[in-house]
Amino acid sequence: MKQISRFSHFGELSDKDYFRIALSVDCVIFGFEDDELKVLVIKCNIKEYKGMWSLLGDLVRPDEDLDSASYRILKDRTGLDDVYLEQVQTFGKVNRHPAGRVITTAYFSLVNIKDHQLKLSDNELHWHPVKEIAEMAFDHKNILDTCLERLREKIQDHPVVFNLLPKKFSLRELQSVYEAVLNCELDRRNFRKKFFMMDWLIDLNELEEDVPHRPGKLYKFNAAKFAKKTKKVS
Amino acid sequence: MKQISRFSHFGELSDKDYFRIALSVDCVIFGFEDDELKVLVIKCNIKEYKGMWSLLGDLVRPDEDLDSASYRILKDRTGLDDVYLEQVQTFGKVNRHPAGRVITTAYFSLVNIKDHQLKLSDNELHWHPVKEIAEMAFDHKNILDTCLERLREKIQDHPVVFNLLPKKFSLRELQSVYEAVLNCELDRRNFRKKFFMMDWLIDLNELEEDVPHRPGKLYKFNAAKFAKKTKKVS
DNA sequence: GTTTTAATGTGTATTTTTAACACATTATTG
DNA sequence: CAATAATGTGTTAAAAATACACATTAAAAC
Repeated sequence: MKQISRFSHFGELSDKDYFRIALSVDCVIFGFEDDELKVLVIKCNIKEYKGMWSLLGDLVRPDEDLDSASYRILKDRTGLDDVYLEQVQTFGKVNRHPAGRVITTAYFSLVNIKDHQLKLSDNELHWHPVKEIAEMAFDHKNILDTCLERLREKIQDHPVVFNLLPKKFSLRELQSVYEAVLNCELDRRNFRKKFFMMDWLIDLNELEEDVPHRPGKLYKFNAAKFAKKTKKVS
Repeated sequence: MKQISRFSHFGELSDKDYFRIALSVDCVIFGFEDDELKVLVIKCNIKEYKGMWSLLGDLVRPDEDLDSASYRILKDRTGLDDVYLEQVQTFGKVNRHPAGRVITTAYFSLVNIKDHQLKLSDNELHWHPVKEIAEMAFDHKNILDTCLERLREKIQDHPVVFNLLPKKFSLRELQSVYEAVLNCELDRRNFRKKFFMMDWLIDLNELEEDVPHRPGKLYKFNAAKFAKKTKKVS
């Protein structure tokens, strides 16, 4: 690797000093189950936070893009490809990690829990209700809160919650997701009206099955309406 | 610094490899002058981008918070303290910097150009109209675009543009800022109505001076209405 | 099989917000 | 003192968001 001393405007520090910072990625992987918003967490095995929940993360490799690192973590941990992933913010307090200077970039992701099988016992991986998480290892609770806030803003204008649902879903399920994420109750009639107006849904002319009540109609996400915009942001 | 090998889940890389990434901060410093939105740029002196404009940035020191690094850059470059600063995004493509693996976190800042004197000749620092910037060194045009987009969203709901103006300003000046940032024309009556409704302004009962037309009333930002929320995000 | 239950499915009226639009007023300039 | 070029103001129309009640359907209970 080339030297980059041209960076150091002040001269007190050598390049070696600047390369004593490590960069990691942490993924807030949201899922939806039992009418609750959940997040994938793992038992922390660092002594300072032993036994506490932490987010899924890893160091960024020198030869991989930042975005790629988050995809890698997601793929390795959930086996899922092609999931929704969005960068949220970078957390860089000096003492945020007991093992040294580690700056982390947070991503949030939306997956359908049913789409994959976790090796739960192996890794102490666990889908935890977001509402019930009071504290986490490191600054991960802060990261989680920030990502949840971003998610709440995001779903107001952008068709992303479909990633939390199976391909076919009822309007009730869709509304449940919104209520779980926003942590509030919504009016069913206005909710339905809004979604039909937005033209985000395609009526499948099928009905729910195995529900203990009148089955609702099934819909799928109108993906064709949203050409995949590939951001070249990072 | 302690070892952090516990991070490496995969074992192919040693800690030394992970510490071959450097982290920098780049500031998109916006200003407002001559009815135009401007950005503070500096002539690039790296051979690959010689002579092109670049943003103001520097490597993050091992012992400084990420946010502090951006404040430091701003202070060093503009002499300004206590300015508006917001983290936007981190850019981490492997080859974004010719000198090596440098990941950068972008901040945008809003300053009142008149509040400080730049040593323009010294540093080849320059306030450049945002609209006229077609290309920049590195991925800085991309960073600028991303920050401008964020700024546009931000000003819709949050009282931040006051940072671009002097303490006392007329409604016309305020509207000009919005028009410059959003790159569109706004209806004067609706604009005024909206601002009076929002209760963001305090009427100073003073008039503009030295304007070649009927002077407008002067206002100041209703700072008391917005308790300083100190985010603990990074 | 009839009743009960618990959900789905639908329309209208009200309020709020946003957008469109025109003329009188005032200080400066010539 | 007239012309100019800006400031300052109110109403109307359209659109969006909100509040709200009853009929329908399939399963479950009896």
